[in-house]
Amino acid sequence: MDTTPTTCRKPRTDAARNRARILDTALRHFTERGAGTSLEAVAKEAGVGPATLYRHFPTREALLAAALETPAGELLAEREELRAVGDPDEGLRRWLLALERYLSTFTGLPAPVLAALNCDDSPLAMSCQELIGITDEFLATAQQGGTARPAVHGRDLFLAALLLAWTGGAPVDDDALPTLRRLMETGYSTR
Amino acid sequence: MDTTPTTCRKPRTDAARNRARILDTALRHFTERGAGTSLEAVAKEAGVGPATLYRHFPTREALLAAALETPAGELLAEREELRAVGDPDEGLRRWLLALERYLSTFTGLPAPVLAALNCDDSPLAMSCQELIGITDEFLATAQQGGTARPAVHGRDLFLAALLLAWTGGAPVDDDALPTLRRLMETGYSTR
DNA sequence: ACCTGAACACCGTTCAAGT
DNA sequence: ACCTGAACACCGTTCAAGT
Repeated sequence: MDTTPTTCRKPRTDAARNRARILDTALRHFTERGAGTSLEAVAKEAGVGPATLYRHFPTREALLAAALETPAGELLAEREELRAVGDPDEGLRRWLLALERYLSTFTGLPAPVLAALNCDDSPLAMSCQELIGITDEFLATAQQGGTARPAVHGRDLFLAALLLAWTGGAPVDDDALPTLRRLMETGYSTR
Repeated sequence: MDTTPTTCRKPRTDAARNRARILDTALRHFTERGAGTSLEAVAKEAGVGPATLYRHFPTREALLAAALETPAGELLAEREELRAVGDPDEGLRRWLLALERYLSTFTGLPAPVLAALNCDDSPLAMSCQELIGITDEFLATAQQGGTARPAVHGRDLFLAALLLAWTGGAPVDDDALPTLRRLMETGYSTR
């Protein structure tokens, strides 16, 4: 896990500072202008050359994954809370809501997440697999409790959350979305 | 409907030829490289300057809408066929499949369609409203037949088809998609 | 009325040169 | 080892000049 280079000398401090600055600026730009925002503008505002940004984050997805670390931590914290929920159906439902909210952290995030879903080398893919695994856990509990259909997989529900996040990014501003959400919920529920 | 300019003289023939060439090239590029393909490349291969392309199709969406005319015609033809289907549930289901296929005409088409869904001035929006209306008709028949829940709207099912087309564009290559489809179908069905 | 090609502004990415 | 700024290739969009 420790990717520290061979020798550690003075220059590492400004490298770390640059990395932090890039990450800070990127988080703000992603939040304000979406996941597709100009990386050149991020570098400029962070006060570094474009090549420096590329050195630290070789792809846009790497930068996205790094910027998502804090929200991901919050999501995992919420997962811990939800493990204590007694009703398995409520636990699953609230987990799916939290998942949808996480996938809505940046406008335009669902598209690269979908692309990463079948591309194992993407930095976003790892996080996807982890989240699908957690969804499987909540789902299994609900299935044991008899409130979720046996044939459904965690991956399906992850995809459903991703779809809702996608439409939320360009909001369908009438009753379509709630109904669609109900369409999906009644799809996995046995109630 | 006839948008012919005030006076018609000789130059109109080469304008029409240019328009046809642009449209022909665009259809091929959209099909091969997706809805986000370079318009500059389209203009170049069509043998016109970029400004000529913009004169005929002021926005990318205008060009998309024009390129979709033939597939849209086929979809409307299929609608006519499906009106003759006796079982209302089968009619609705086959219409939704046809809709999903139409929305998958070009890779990356679902994104601009979603954007157009709430933006009345887009050339794609008009076609959306029409398709939602048709979906409402099939849905109403199924609801009268008792095979679809009363609270569902045509817009919901249009959105569901759009979502399936979106994920199909970057295929989720295992069982997730069929199950998600079933999630949605069981969402509207009363069976 | 229509077309053309140049021009402008922007972006992603890479590379030689510095420290 | 790391950073820098220039450079390259590309794209969308607009505009003055032609016919």
